[in-house]
Amino acid sequence: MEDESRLTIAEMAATAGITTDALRWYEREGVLPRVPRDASGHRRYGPAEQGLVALLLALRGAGMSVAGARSFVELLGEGAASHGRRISLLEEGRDLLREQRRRLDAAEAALERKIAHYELLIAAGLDCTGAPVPDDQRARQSARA
Amino acid sequence: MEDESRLTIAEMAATAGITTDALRWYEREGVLPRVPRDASGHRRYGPAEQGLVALLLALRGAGMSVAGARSFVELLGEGAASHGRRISLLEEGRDLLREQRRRLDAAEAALERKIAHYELLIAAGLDCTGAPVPDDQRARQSARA
DNA sequence: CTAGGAGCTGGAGTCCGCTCCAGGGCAAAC
DNA sequence: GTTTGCCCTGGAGCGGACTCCAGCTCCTAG
Repeated sequence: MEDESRLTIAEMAATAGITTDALRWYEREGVLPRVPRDASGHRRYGPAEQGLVALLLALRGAGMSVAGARSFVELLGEGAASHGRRISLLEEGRDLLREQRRRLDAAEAALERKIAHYELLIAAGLDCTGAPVPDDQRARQSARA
Repeated sequence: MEDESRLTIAEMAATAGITTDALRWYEREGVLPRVPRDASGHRRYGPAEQGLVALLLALRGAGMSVAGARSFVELLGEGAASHGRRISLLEEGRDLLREQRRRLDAAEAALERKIAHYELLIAAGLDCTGAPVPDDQRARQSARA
């Protein structure tokens, strides 16, 4: 009765898009709680663990540090009494993401401006200083190779 | 005639919100091009350098690696002939940012779901397994300390 | 004229987040 | 029964991005 939903570490790693070493490391560091083992001591990732791994990767992918992510997981292991604190922490995390998004927007805006700037220069046949580019360089200027 | 717009390294660092060491390091690593110096060999950050520092920090803040940022700055030093390539690279950077934003959105959605989940459990007075929480623990459950 | 403060250079040190073994167990396949 | 393959643990190693420091120069104030 090989339960399909209880993945081996290799399957979990493939699903999550990380290495088995990273999964073991997360566990050693207390970022993931101790993962259940099968009869011969091998890790088995059930639905709960899979959800945790997914949440962890979402947080990491959004720029949260491993230490930050660990705080979440610690709280998640504390039972019903901590639901209130959990929400606080989750909201904190969400605010962090929003902050991150603001920086992303700023960076994107800066890039858009640069792009527009260069497109304008090319269209006008000018270099960065405003001087005209000699005709024989116009082709090279817009080359995208 | 102390030109206000040509900042010392300490002023530049304060403005950018990083350390002087980081600024020198960026330069050593070729992430910023050689910054102009005053008569006694001290760095002076003019408007162009300030813009570069700002762009660099925007890119870094949005998750681009230092190596990635360096490519930009290298191109920016190449003159009019590279405008086309510059645009390609900038667009690549922008795509990277958009990718980053997708991950951010995913993480935020995951968090929102968790928050909603816990709020629901608290409202219903249930623990994670769906079992009711004893009345004498209800207060603790929603405590946010 | 000397004491203090800001900068300079080059190199060593640090922290984070994995990544890579070495040495060994267990189970099915040949 | 041994080879193959997946997994285990614990520890060393590594790349990225700074950070810290020693030893020096230069200017300015007292």
